[in-house]
Amino acid sequence: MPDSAPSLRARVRAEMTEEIKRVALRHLATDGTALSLRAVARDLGMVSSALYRYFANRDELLTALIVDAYNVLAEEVERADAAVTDRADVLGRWLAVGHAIRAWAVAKPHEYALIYGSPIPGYAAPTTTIEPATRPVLVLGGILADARSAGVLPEKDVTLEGGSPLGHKLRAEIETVAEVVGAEVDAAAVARALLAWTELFGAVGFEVFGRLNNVIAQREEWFDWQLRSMARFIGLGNRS
Amino acid sequence: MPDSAPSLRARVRAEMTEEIKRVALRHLATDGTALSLRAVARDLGMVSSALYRYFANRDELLTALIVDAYNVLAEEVERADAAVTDRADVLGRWLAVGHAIRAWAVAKPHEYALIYGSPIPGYAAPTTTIEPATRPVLVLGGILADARSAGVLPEKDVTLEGGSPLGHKLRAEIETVAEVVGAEVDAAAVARALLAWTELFGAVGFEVFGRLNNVIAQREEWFDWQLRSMARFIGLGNRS
DNA sequence: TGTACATCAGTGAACGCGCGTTCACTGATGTAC
DNA sequence: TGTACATCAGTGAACGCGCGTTCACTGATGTAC
Repeated sequence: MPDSAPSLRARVRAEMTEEIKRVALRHLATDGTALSLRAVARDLGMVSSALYRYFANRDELLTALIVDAYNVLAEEVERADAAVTDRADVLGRWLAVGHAIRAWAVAKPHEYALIYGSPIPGYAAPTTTIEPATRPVLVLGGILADARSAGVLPEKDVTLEGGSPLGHKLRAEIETVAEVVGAEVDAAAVARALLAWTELFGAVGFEVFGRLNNVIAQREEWFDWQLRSMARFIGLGNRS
Repeated sequence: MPDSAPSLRARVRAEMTEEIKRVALRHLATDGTALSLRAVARDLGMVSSALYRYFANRDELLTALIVDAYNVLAEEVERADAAVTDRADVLGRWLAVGHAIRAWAVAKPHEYALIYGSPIPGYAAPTTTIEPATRPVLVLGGILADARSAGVLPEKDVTLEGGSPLGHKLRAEIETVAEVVGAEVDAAAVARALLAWTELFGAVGFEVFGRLNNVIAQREEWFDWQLRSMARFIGLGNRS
């Protein structure tokens, strides 16, 4: 029997693990992060102790959900970026990425809250969550780098530097971000991109957490307007 | 006995109500929104049923905490704005307001999470929370209005309108916001201010919810840079 | 191909704990005359 | 100023429920020879 054919047991185990996470995700919607193992087990028609064959404890299940959520989001984002065939169309890529993030968050508000909402009381995310959490930002880094090599970004930052320069410690931190993200771009450009990224998640958070209720109903359009404004701010303008 | 001297009973009741909220707030830090009435009562040296003399149920206590949090934040914001003696210094006022919000959020992260974080599962905020929640935005409206009358804001919005116009439905919604907020300013200017506001809370959320951990340590400076960038975006530039 | 042993998914009972809310009660404070 | 009655804060027991985790177990699947 070749390695590529896992045993029945292994296959069933993998399926069961997925099934547990699926059900747990459903419970997230009603219970929030006060997720109950017993309730999940009940829904699965199992006894609660059976779950311990799959996850050492409640926190480990939560971690699995968090890692999955980050990875699903990352895949959506990467797919949206990759779908823009004209790679030099950095504005189009930024818009595609932004709308993909929003669409995912609106469709799965509880998963959004799980990873971008209030910290879970009594839960400390293990370091395994860092890598998947970084993936979406890497996509932004790629867009920035391509914008720079396409000559879209302003070469030297005159506008903003003039207004508010970055202190040298802060500048160093932002340069580190640039390195991690793989964008060979000056600190000011990265700072602007980080601000745009912050705004993007600010906008998504406002919508998903209900702060737009009874204020703005044209949500996709409002989001799009914000994305375009931030694109201009970053320097990803249309090369008309 | 004049009306201005409430009975002993009334005074004690008011103090006790405050005391309960204070203790509940402390519990918010450890338990999050899974706040336990029994635990609060225990801390107060009372029996849990005694709390029902003060709050009809758990949700009502939560509502009281939420309303208080909004009001405290609103007072900080209003005070920060009022402290800028040169009322025409709209940039200074924007910076003061922004830093006040951040300082409050960083000092009381759990209160911040309570009102700007993930929705509480199974809890629906009553309409009484709307008014206090609006107060901080009103301050921004005042700054905008003063900026317009001081001639700081660009009169007609050429820059952004050119890039991305607002659809008429969205424009109408934003004009409604302008009315509520009391700023007689064109829709595009209000849209920019709303975006800046969104960014402000995006930035505060990123910091309070830990997304800046291991990325940026110079937090106040980074926040200040973002505030200044957004001020320029709104049109609250220095009238150097 | 068949047997002996090891692995491991799921069971069911139990431990020790916590929760929100109701209810009849006691005793102190407040009020009307 | 004193008495009679009403208000109401806090008690303690109870209801009915839920939770995470451990543990000895059964029985099916997998593995080595």
